[in-house]
Amino acid sequence: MTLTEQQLSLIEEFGVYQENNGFQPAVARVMGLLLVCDRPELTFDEISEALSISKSATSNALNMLLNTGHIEYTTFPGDRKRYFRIKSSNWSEFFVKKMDDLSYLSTLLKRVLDVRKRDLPIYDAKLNDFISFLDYMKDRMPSLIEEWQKSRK
Amino acid sequence: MTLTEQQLSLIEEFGVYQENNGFQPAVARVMGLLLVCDRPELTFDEISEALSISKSATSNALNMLLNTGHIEYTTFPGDRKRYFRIKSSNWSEFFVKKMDDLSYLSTLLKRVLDVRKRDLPIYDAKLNDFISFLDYMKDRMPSLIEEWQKSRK
DNA sequence: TCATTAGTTCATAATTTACAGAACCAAAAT
DNA sequence: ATTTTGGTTCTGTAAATTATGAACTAATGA
Repeated sequence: MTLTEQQLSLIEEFGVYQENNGFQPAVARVMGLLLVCDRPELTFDEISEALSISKSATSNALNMLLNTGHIEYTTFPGDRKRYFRIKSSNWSEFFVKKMDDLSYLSTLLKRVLDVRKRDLPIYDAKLNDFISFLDYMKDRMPSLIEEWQKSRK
Repeated sequence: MTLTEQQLSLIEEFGVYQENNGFQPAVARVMGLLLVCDRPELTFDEISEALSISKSATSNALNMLLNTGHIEYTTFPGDRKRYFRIKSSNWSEFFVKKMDDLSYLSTLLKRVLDVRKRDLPIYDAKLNDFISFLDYMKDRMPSLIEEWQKSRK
């Protein structure tokens, strides 16, 4: 498990990106490693070593990622080790989650409009616009995905 | 500046939402307050009082939000106070930023493909799919926004 | 049966964050 | 001239986060 300079710095960059998405540093690095390394699957010890993190940090990170469905593992007969890899189906889930987030925001903002009482309707106009936009995006998303699939064939 | 129970709990809920978007708790609450309160603009002291946060926390939060372009203020002749409000243009910027994020992710993942060398091309297929999808979304976004605008008229 | 492997769990240390409180400052009011 | 207003900046710290290392465990192997 040797990594080039490029790979190491890409792991860091991806790590920081995922920290901004709310992952713990070590967890984000493990994702980065599994994404960037040449081999599609790595063992517990390889991960721990490659990132120079303790066994407990490795254990914590892997279980975190297993629980949230970001990684999975396979085993091989006569080999007690688990081989961890990024769950590739998760890419589409990533996008679905972003859309769910927008959907939640939309309902939140609708409740804001219900609760606050501004004296002039003009104060609500922009917010109404944005809500309408969010809802439009949400509605159009399935057909967009469909279009993309067609465009690939 | 009195707030109903509903308003207070909605400020909290919006606050938690924005904490998940990487804002500090107090900063997120200030956004929530300016969004949810009946009056479209509030002063420094009103914000500090309504949220029961110190002057320093208020100052920090307001400057944070001013710098990131999330709020703005007006003043009135003969009144030294500043009146802070949510920058309404920022709703569209919010969405643009989400798209920029996807765009950054796409380039990051392309670099991953450049850097890692997996022995079988099948290992790159899913990632290529996702990149293609992200790029498709980015490309379609302007026309989607246009369509939405037409649909409103 | 004893040692090794592949991890997990726990206590705790190190770092980071987020805020309060007090001192401070410049402009305006008295 | 000095007091008040509308903040800002600095220092300390409580709390939360994140990681470590050591002790532990359950399964396998010798």
